[in-house]
Amino acid sequence: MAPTRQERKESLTKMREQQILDAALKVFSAKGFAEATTTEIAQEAGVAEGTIYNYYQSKRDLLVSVVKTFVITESFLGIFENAGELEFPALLTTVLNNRMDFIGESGKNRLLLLMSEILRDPELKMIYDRQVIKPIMTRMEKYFETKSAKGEFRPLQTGVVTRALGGMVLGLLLITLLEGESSPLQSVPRQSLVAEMVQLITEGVQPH
Amino acid sequence: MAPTRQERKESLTKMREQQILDAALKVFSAKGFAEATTTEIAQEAGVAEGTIYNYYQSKRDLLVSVVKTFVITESFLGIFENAGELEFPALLTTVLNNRMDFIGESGKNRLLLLMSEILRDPELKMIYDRQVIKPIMTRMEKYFETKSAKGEFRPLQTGVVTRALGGMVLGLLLITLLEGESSPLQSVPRQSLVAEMVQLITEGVQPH
Amino acid sequence: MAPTRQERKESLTKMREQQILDAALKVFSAKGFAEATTTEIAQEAGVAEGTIYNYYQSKRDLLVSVVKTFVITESFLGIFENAGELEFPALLTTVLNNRMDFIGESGKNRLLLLMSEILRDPELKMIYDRQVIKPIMTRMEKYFETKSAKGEFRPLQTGVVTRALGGMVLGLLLITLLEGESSPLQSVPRQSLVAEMVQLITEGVQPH
Amino acid sequence: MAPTRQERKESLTKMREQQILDAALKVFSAKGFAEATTTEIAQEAGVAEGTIYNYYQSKRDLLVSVVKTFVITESFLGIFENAGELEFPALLTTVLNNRMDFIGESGKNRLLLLMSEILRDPELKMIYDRQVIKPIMTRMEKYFETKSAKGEFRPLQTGVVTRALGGMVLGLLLITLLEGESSPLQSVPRQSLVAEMVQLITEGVQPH
DNA sequence: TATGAATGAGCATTCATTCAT
DNA sequence: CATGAATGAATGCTCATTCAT
Repeated sequence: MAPTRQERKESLTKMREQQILDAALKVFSAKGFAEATTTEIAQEAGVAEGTIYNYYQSKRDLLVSVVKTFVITESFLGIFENAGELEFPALLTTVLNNRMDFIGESGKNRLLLLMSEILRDPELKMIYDRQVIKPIMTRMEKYFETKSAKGEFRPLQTGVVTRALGGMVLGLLLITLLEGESSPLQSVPRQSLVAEMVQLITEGVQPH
Repeated sequence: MAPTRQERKESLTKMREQQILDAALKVFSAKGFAEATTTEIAQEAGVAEGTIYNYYQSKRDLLVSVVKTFVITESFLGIFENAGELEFPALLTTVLNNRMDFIGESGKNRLLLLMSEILRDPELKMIYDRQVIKPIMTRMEKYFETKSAKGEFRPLQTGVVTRALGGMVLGLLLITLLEGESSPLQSVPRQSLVAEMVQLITEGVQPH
Repeated sequence: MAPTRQERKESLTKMREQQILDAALKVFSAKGFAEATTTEIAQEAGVAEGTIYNYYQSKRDLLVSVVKTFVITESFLGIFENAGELEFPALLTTVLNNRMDFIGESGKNRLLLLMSEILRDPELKMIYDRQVIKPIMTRMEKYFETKSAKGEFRPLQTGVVTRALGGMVLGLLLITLLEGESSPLQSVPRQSLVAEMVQLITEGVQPH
Repeated sequence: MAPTRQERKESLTKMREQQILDAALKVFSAKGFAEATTTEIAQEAGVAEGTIYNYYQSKRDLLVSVVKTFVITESFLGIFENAGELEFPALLTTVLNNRMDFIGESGKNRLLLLMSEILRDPELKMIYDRQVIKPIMTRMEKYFETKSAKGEFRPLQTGVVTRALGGMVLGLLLITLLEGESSPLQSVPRQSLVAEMVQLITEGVQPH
């Protein structure tokens, strides 16, 4: 059935809301919250400045909404659903590649720049924790516990290990960004990088 | 000998400069660069707003100066100088404790909040890279190469491993901050946390 | 036909722009550029301070715009178009009266006060030269050349004479302003003043 | 007799006062009153900023003092003392040359830039009128009256003529400054310029 | 609902003036 | 008297938010 006028209108409205949100993400990421202007967001979204306020109460509200949409992609969490079927190194390789693709695709420092706003604000922190951190950590902890129980891993403090490993990915990214062009990692092929990390996590640094 | 009038004056001047720098660090950390106001920095420093401009050219210059003083503490780099005498686990334990003390003592998220400004600004990035990241990474890489060569470590891509390990510490901190009160790490004693990380880095997750 | 909504809006906008320009002229004239404040200009224009910046990029831009609108009135240049038909003394009388009316009507010292800003600033100087000085001088020179060629004037260095005569009007005004109330010219009727100047320019000071 | 300590001190003091005044004239001329800073004046004078306030009550007071020193040079007024002995054209030539030297030597626009400050301020206007304008005008009027009475000039409204001629010199200068490099007067030799003006004033523009 | 001009509070910065040494 | 650091009022300008159309 063809959409009614009512429906078409609603879908237009939804679209406009999304446009604004996308624009806000882009601008906040590039400049940070304080240095972003509503003027620029409006331009980026292709709407008038006033229109933003028909959808969002304030610039701050827009930021909160942006963070709220930062849900972990289903595809990522899905990896863990079928995790039992894969060997750990294979899984880890998949996860690391997935994360690096994610960072790559959505703009190198988008995530990290938003992070600074999040760290500064208790409300945002809570939202982000609930929507991103907790789901991932829970999934990972469960995975490690199972593996540990089966004897495929040595006994682990899963709380610590998950955060250490999650942190490793995040921190590696940060350091790379800080080093910029001069980072020696720039010349390491992705495959080689991932392989080394997998080995580090699996075996540590000690000799066989 | 008693300080001359000249000397006393100079020391007063130095003190005032330091006061302003300290105040700036505090306020920038709490609010971020853009949302920090010179009024607040002046109040925090206990001087008039105009006085700031007798010492620093601009608010931006103040930020640069703050970042410049973020040199890695000598004590930290010193650890690596005498590194040969310690077993790796003992060294690692020392390093981790040192880092956590550092974070603890200098204000929980001070470092991380400044980092967001640093990431956004090429000039600051360069300064921070040169003064903090590079020295640490160089020291660590040399250490790992030596160990590897002696056969105490398996063959490593030291560039990757150092950044992964450095990143782990940084990222762990980030995640903890994001989780806040609700983090399970809150209830893990420092000693236990460090021990687990040491083991993870040494042996990885695989069973013996 | 009645003006469309669009047109009405545009005319309102034009009006506001003009209001601001008028206010700026007034305030700049009274206080000079540096001592004029945007606050005062806004008040004078009856708009908010921010509104100024919807129309002009900066206070400086406002000054430039003010100077740009100082085009010589058409009526003045028109005098020279039909100059051939008048005897020189009659023409001169017309010109002098026109200039004195102009000064009188547009605020006594407006022109002169702006001139100080103009003299100080190369860009403004160029604008004013191109829009006011050059057109007048060109017209006058052409006029004198023609008259000279016809033998109605003695042979003249027209470049010098035009500027000397233009300068006479300007300088007379300046001196009068400096002398203020105490000037003996205050008690000379306009007609008499103009007549004397005409005779001076025509015959000089020598006896017949 | 050698100067006493007392005297030497006083002369030093006088010198310093003069230094400050000279510096102020220079800076005010170059930038205008409002845009000149006490810092710059102090630097120019080679004293500390605070020292200025030991000699002058305020920046404004400094401006007043600067204007007060703008007395007409004796040499100029002296010209008129012995005026009787010279033919008018010779005298006029002397005066014009003197004025143009004066302008040339003391910096092209020094006088004119100060004039804008003077025009804006009643107190300064009065001072300048009394010290510069009035003496010149009085002298000139007396001269013209005498000449007129003797029949060497036609009957003149001396008040008007003196101001018209004084204004001519001033205005010519102004126009030249406004035209800058592009002025045709740039290529007219001084002698020729003066000669033309003398003839204009003496005979006017009419043919013999 | 969409628009965009108007608003005015808020900020970084300047600079004349003061005053302790 | 000389100094120059400290002061803080004043200013140009920005930008989130409102609201008449």
